[in-house]
Amino acid sequence: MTIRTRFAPSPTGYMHIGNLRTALYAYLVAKKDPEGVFLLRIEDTDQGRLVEGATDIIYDTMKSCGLKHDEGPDIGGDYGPYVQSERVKSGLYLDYAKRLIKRGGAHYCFCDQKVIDAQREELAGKNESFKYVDPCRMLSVDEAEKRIAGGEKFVIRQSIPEGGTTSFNDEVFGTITVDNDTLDEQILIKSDGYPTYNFANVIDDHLMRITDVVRGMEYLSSTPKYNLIYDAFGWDIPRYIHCPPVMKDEHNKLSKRNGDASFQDLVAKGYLPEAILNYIALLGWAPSEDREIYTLDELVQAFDVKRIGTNGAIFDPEKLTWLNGMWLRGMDLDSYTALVTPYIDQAVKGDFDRRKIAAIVQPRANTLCEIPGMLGFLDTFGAYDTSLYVHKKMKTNQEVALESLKAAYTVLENTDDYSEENLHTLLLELPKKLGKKNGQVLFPLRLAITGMQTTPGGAIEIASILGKEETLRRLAFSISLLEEENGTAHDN
RNA sequence: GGCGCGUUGGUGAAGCGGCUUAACACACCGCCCUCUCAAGGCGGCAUUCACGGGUUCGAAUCCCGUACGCGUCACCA
Repeated sequence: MTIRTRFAPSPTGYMHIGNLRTALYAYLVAKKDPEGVFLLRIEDTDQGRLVEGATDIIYDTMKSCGLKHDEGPDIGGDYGPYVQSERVKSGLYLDYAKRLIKRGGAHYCFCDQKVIDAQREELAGKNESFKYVDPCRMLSVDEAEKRIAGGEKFVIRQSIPEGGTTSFNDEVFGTITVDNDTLDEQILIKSDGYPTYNFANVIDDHLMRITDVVRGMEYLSSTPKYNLIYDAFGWDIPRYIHCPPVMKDEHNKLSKRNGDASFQDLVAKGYLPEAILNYIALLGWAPSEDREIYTLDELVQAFDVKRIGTNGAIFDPEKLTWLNGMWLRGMDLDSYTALVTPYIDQAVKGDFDRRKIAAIVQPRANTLCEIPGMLGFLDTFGAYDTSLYVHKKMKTNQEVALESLKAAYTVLENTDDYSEENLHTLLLELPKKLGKKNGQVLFPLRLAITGMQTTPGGAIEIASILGKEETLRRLAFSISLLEEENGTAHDN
């Protein structure tokens, strides 16, 4: 049978990481089957919680991640509409609820919410467990319908069998059994005529021929209730794949309320969608091979529901950062340059070769946003503390530096070819000639043309970026800086 | 409180009764490479799998209990 999965978010805000991971797993489960279908359904039955623009965020996020759905509100499909509020209009849920009543799986209820709430609170105060025993269950359908005809407000509640147990199998948690007595008679149709999530979900999953239900494990406890509904209708029960939560720390899930990063926040911070997806795939799932870098397509191949873990995984920004760096480093230089140029431009106004700049930055940047901060020295150069020339490991100090710089100046003045290759051959001859170590020449040179203790790239790469004129200008400045100090020292 | 689920290092995790004196990766710490910083290479980092019992010749792996954590018990999804 063709696998069909769905991602069914409610448009109540932004896309958080846990949500996105659920979408990813649902996608992977479907695409594992070459014929598999992954669909998007918008669950907006809570009219009070709708947030403007939230559906667009869902579309945008899925699109930038490459989680392409085969059916959905925007592209249609054979089982639409794919927005629940539109489905409500056809009266579909109410019809099914009535059918369920006929089959004994549900009943009308006229109880006052306030009365139930009061009861609940009272018992909560005594620390006793609450289970509402609905007197309306005893009402006959005829009687109930008469009251409805008389204009009375009503809801439809699920009827739970007395006694007995309900079991179900979950692909990741195994078989779970609960006593029916612990299940409450939840509302299926609200007094505004809308279905609750719990009901709409079952009806839609069935009508949309969903074979594998992928969702967060917070639904584990209500799954038996869903199965009772499936059974009452005589429908096939889907395969369940409940995923453990993505945590912020030991005790809290990632959530917007805590101000935790959303997918878009992470993108804004300079993470690649591919890397984010790759990382969250690894939160709660482990490949069978010893490997961590996966494209979406590779994940489809490698994914196996059996290897989803059972305990919540803490989101580790440090590891994401590392993984993002791996993705960045793995790119070919041309695509990398294209990607990174806007970030280079943030820090560099000068007319320097962006490709060369990209090349020195690529092995060093783990996120795009740290790039501008690395490049300030290209546009800015001025006086600096000459004590920077003292470097024990490089065996340099101001005097060694001055000697090296003067020699380097001559070499750099007498060539017009500032390609890295040429500078490399020329400048590496120098230490030999002077009887010095490479570091005694190149370290001071790098410092002399940047004025910075650390820079991405070395003297050769940077001189090549700066070009002849700017390199010589800075070098001359540094030489005079050192000479001046020497002079002062002698005067004393 | 009832019910359900979970517990391998700072983090993600492998492990499914003997091959484990517990893989791999992030982080951390060393060393190497090296013109700085990175990247890269190499090595170190849990005598131990929440705790207590039990089963077994043998347990991180199976069973029971305890503790702790999470989830759920909404006219939210």
